[in-house]
Amino acid sequence: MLDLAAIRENPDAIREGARRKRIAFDVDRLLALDEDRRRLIRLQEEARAEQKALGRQVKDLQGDAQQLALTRLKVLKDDVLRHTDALAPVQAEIDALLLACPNPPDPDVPDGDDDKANVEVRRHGEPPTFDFEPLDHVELLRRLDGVDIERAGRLAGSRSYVLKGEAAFLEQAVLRLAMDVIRDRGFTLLTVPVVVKEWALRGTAYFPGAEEQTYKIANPTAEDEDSWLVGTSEVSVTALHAGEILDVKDLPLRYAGWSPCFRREAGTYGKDTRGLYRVHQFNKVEQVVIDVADEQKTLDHHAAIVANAEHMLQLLELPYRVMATASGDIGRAATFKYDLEAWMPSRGAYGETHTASRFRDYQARRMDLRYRDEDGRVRHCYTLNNTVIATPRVLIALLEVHQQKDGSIRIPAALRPHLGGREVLEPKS
RNA sequence: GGAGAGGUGGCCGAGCGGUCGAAGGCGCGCGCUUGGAAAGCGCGUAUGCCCGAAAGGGCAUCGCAGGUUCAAAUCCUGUCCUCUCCGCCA
Repeated sequence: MLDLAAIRENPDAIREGARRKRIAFDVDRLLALDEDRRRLIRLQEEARAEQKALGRQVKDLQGDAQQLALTRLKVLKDDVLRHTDALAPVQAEIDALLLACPNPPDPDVPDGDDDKANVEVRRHGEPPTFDFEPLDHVELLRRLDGVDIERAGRLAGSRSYVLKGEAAFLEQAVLRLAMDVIRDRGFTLLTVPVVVKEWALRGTAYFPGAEEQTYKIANPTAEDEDSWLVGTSEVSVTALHAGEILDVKDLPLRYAGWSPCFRREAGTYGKDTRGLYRVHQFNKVEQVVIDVADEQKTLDHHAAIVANAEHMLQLLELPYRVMATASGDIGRAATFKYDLEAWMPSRGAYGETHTASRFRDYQARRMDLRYRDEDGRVRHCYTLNNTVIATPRVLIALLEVHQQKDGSIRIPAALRPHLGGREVLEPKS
């Protein structure tokens, strides 16, 4: 969400931002509603001010004078009511528009319609060449006796999986390594709720928009808010301090959330159906930074969380590239987004494993996340986030890149301490 | 799941339906005092919105949402949350 007063002062920036993001947004409608809103507020407040002032006198008045006052007060009551009623739909539409209003992309966001316009920023490592016919991760896992997709499908439907034996330990090792790495980088690990109230999803700007991608937990008794399963712990972690006014001395907050993540993947039928690339439930360690509203600091944080993610991929000895997401692909909320993509031999391509976004105060405004600066001024925080590691998707790259001719998997050195020192996972068949 | 108690400012804690954004205390900030500190004294100390160049003025907010009333922190209803006891349980 953006500051309505700022939109009022510079509507062209919003128009241009929406245009670049290929998101239709009617700024003029919003401005017209804003005029209406302020007019009605003025009328309502004037009536209420008179009502309060006269009301205070009424008990000291006698007889006709009191009757006269009471008559006037009834009129004022109706006036207030009338203006309040008139204001409600105006405010409601403003609120809806503000939630939909796209955050203008930063100038360095590459212009383009979709992910085909994403721009490679840098590349690390070389995709491996094999002197044998490489297998894909599903086949590799089968040989390790490390996966059961058939029974998982029967149990939980498509896009489900069971990791088994050493493969399950491998997943845990990767997650544990990520937690260790991110702790070393000064982040505080949080295990957070994955069942959250709707406002947290609205606050992080997933809603409105991502409802169809999100599992809903209907509440059969209460009328107000259903709960939802988060698609990332970013939601829980970023919303943790919602509604608070933080002390600038406590900033920046560097959190790493670990959680399972749940995504319905509606509308992706037939896409990435094989293997562990696109699944309904996965595990992720996510880094979130909450800091003051300072452009340079947020750029520095962004560089740092990208570096953290790159460090992870390097520890896993995976070739990857960093992509700057095009304006039409970046989404409504972020002002800038990098995708990190690891090489996945079976795809013959890089596949997305990390997304590093910065939002300025877009999320913070939505969830009323603020801080008091050195001068005592209250301002909205700037937020950012990035993956540290997400499994099982990264296992695709890990297994396929490090496979050996006999179907065994070489374990990168950084993982070995979390796998009892093992250097290789041997196939069972 | 059953029974009960409670939700007021950064914290504790008052609050006859009107003059209550809210006593008092603590904490915090500034000043006085002091060789320095403590104590003491004085002043200040919520957020949002509207009008205004500003100074300043106004409106709202006492978990949340409704209702009664000219007027609600105060009365009524619902709801959420917290706590205590019983039961059940990973």
